[in-house]
Order: sequence, then C-alpha cells, then structure tokens
Amino acid sequence: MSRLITEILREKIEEVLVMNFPGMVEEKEIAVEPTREKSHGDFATNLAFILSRKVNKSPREVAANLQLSLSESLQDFARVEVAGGGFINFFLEDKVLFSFIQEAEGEKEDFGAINLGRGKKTQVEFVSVNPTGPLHVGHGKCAAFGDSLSRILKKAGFQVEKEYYVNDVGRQIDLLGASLEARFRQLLGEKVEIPEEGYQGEYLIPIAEKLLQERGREVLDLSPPERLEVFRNFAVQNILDNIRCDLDDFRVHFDVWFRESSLYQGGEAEEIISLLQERGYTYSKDGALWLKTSNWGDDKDRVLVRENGSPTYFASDIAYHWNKWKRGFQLVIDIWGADHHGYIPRMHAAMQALGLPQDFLEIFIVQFVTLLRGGQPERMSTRQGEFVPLRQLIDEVGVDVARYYFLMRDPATHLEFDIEEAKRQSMDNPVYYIQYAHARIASLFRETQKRGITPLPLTDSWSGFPTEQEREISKKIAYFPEMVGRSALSRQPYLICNYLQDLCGDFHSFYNLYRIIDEDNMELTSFRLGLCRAVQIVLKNAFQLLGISAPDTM
RNA sequence: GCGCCUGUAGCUCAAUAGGAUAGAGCAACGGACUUCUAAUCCGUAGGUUGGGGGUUCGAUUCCCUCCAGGCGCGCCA
Repeated sequence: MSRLITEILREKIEEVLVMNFPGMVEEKEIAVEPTREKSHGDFATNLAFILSRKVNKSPREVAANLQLSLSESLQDFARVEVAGGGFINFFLEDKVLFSFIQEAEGEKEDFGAINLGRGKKTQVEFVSVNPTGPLHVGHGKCAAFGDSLSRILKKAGFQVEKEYYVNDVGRQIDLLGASLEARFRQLLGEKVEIPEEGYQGEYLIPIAEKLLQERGREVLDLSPPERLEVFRNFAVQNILDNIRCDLDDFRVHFDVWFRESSLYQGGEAEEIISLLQERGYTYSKDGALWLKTSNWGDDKDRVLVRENGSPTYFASDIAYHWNKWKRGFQLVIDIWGADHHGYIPRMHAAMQALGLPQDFLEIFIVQFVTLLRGGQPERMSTRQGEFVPLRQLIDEVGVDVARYYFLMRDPATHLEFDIEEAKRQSMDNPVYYIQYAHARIASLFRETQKRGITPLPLTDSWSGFPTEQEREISKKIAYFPEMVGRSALSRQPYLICNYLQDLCGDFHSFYNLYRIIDEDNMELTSFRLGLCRAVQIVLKNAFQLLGISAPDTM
C-alpha cells in the first residue's frame, strides 16, 4: 500500500489546528495541492485564507502564526515557508522523495495501490449495447472509459465488478428477429424486403448463413411464434458473441453479462411495480400507471405500465437497479451514451422513490465521437447500417492508439477522431511518446547487462539528488499514488494520461541532458539507474490502468 | 420552447474540488545524433480564457444574462 504525501501533510496540519484553532475549520475546506512554480515549494495549502475569515485577521498574519508549529510538526519531512498573500508552502526533504523511489522499487506492480475505497462494493456497468448489431466506434469510447475507470477504482481500493446489461427483450428484438428472417429467406432466393424499421446492416447475412447451415430451411416450417423465437434467439446469441469477441480484442472483459429477460423470468419487473405502488408514488391516468418522478426533479411523471398492460423499459430498468442494490452493491456507476442523458433525472428520481441512498447511483454520460475521415465527418447509426465498426478502428490504428485516444480526454466532451490522421501521424502520436519512454528505459537495462554492469543498491548509491531533474522526477514518482486517488475520486482516467505526458516529458528531457551509464562513476550511475527503474515501474503500472501495453522495444 | 454538454494560442486540448506569472502537443521558424533508442530534446513566436455583469483576499473555474455549436425532450429501447 502506497503512502500519500498530501495525507501526511494533512495529518500534520490537523494536529496543529487541534492545538491552536480547535473546531474552527473543517478538513475538507483545506486544500493541500502541488504547486505550479518551483519557488513556491512542492506543495501548498490555502489554510491561512480559510482561517483568516474565521479569526478576522489577515491571511498573511495567520500564516505567520502557524509557521512555527507547522515547522516543528513537519520536522524531517518538509520545510515550511509563508509566501504571497498568505500561502503556506511546503518544501519536501530530499530524503522523503528518495524514499518513494525505494518504495516503487520494493512494491513493483503494487506501487500506487491505495486504500481510498476501503473495499467498497462497487459495480461499473457500461457498453450495454443492444444486441442488434456490432459495436461501433462510439461504443469503443464507452468501453475504454468504463474499463479503465474500473481498473483505477480497483487500484484505489474499491472492490469492483464490471457488468454488461443485455437488452434482450422488446420490440427491437422482435424487429431483429424479423430482419434475420428476411435475410434467411433472401438466401433461399425469396424476394423479401427487410422490415422498414428493421436492421439493414449486412452483418446479419453471415448469421443467416450460419443458421441455414445449422438448422436448414425447415426452420421456416415452424409455427410463426416458434419461428420468431428461433430467429430472435439466434440473432441475439450470435451478435452477442461477436460483441464479446470485439471487446476481448479491445482488452475489455466483463465479470457479469446480465440479461433483461431474467428480470421478467424472475418476476422482478412486476415486483418492482408493486413495491413502488406500496410506497405510494404511483397513480393511474389514461389507463396507464405512472411514477411521480417529478417529485424528485424530473420534468414530468413517467409511465411504468402502458395502457396495454405491458411494463415500459423504464420499469424494467428500475427493477434492474433494484436488483443491483439487492446484490449488495454500495456504489453503482452507470456509463451511458449521450443520447440517453434525458433519462438521467427519471432514473435518479426512481432511486429516491425506492428510498436508496443519494450516492448509490452515479451516471456518467459519454459524448459522441465525431469520426473524421479525411476531414469528412461520418455519422454512426446502427439502424441505417452505415457505421464504422470498432473492429475496423482496431484493425486500422491498433488497440493502444484507440484506447489512448478515447481515454486522454474527459468523456463528457466531444471527441474528434480522424482515422486517417491517427494512422498518418502515428509517429508523433501521444501514446508512442509515453511508450517510448518505457522502451528507452528497458533498453538502458539491456545495455547495462550487455556491459556486465551491476548497479549498487539504491541506498548505497544515494547522496542527495545530483541535479534538479532527478529531484523533479522523484517528485512525480512520489505523486503517482496521489494521481490514482484523484483519478478514482473524480472518476477521470484522463488525469492519468496527463500525468504520464508530464512524467515522460521530464524523463525524455533528463535522458537527453545526461548520460545515464557512466562506468567511471558507479555511484551516480547506480542512482540514476535506480531512478529509471522506478520510472519504469510507474509507467508500467499506469499503462496497466489504461489498458495499453508497455513495450520493451519500439 | 425546455433540459444537459461544450466554448481557452491558427488546430487539438491542459490548468489537479476558487489559488500565486493560463500551460503542452501539432502546425511555423532556428538548433542538437561517430557515444545508453532522434518515435527524443533545446530554443523562438503565438492569448481581451466567446461577449457583458456579479460573488471575494483571489475567477478559465461559481452565479446571472446574451451569443455560437452538439445532443436530448415517446405509453421506443
């Protein structure tokens, strides 16, 4: 388990506060963050600004008063200075930073693991694409985000399960079955059209061929309900297999595939409706049953049971989330495509109606990918059959590039992804920039091995940081566990990407500035190799969080 | 019409729960490989943070308003 520098600083600040200003400031009001400017030290706190309001003194004065006790309390850890209008700056002791290099070396793949989540039972549900067609590029963005977020939460001490919700009932599935039947008949030479609202994509043709091969044309002799059932199931199963295969190749693996139909088979869809009725949040109007979602901020109330007696998708979705709750999850994270954002208020309202804790459900919206090809935007719609499959993107640019492009930005923002450009500029692609750092370090160790150099143990090779560059890099290493925490808390994998660009920038500069292997100075060489080793460990661990590979050669 | 997201350098984006002098990459220009991987590095240039108000020690960040773009507003899923 890794230590967090800001945690340590906070503890010390707390101690000083209890002594000097008991009960005056809440801990969450206090910010302890890295500084941007070197002259401001390594970390800084706004403590004095917060306190000044309460004690009616200038921030500068408050800071000056605190300086002495903070200095004493942080002895051997950091030097304390007051600057600006009242900032309190911390200058970490070099040996504290050095200890993190040792820690990385010692913990290896566990370096960066923290206990922020305290084993909280968490579910991340994502992708959950209707099994009516192949995954396209937009789904890839959801997949990369959900998967990476899960990995980060795990690293931060949450107990995480990844789930895919399969919408295998309803009109769309009937249409899918009918579309497959049309393709099937076309194979047999019949002149039939695919239903107007059906699925026109050619991906159903091989599935129809497979069905013909397995079951023969006798399928058509079945009674209409039986026949539809066969086509439906066959289509769903095969499309799901394809989806699973695409996801596998994209390095996304789900723990649970949950079928919507199981909610109906288990009677849970009906159950949830009675439950909501009992709680008194429903009413009948126009022959339908409504849930009073407007009680909790939705624009209007929503239908649970249609006039014709069948439950809506909304009803089964509530049942699904109730099921998650019953499975014991304390935190559920849903990742949805942007076209579902109008659905969020009613879902939160439903959770309230069920009396679930406010923070039980978190919903994240992933904005669409604007896919460009030579500057021309491409629309993605499963129904029209004109889409760019995720498979094609993987084949064209590779998994590492695709995942990284999706992850390097806040998923809530629109992403422009020009396939041609990603291919053409693949040489100065950001993902290669960071992987190159890893490969360079690997190469260093191949070189030392070739020359028969055995570095001294880290402790024996260290006598302070040779230059500012090594200190800066150590600081970034020491900050990695912190990044894991920030990224987990804010549910933002892209913070890891920014961090990596930063760390690798420092490393590449360092590498160009100094010769690392110098056989005439084994002490210095050993320290620098140790530092590189720690960088490599951090890179490898961070890449793992993003699901990209850590190449030894490029 | 209502709701959500977005607006920062020519382009793509940062700015770490309101922090100190708004930073990177690409594109442009000028430099660095007989020595550990030049997929790299160093330097130059580039800004009224969409406009206008407000909140306070401090605003790219929060609030109001206007402008521009994207998405959504079914007893579809």
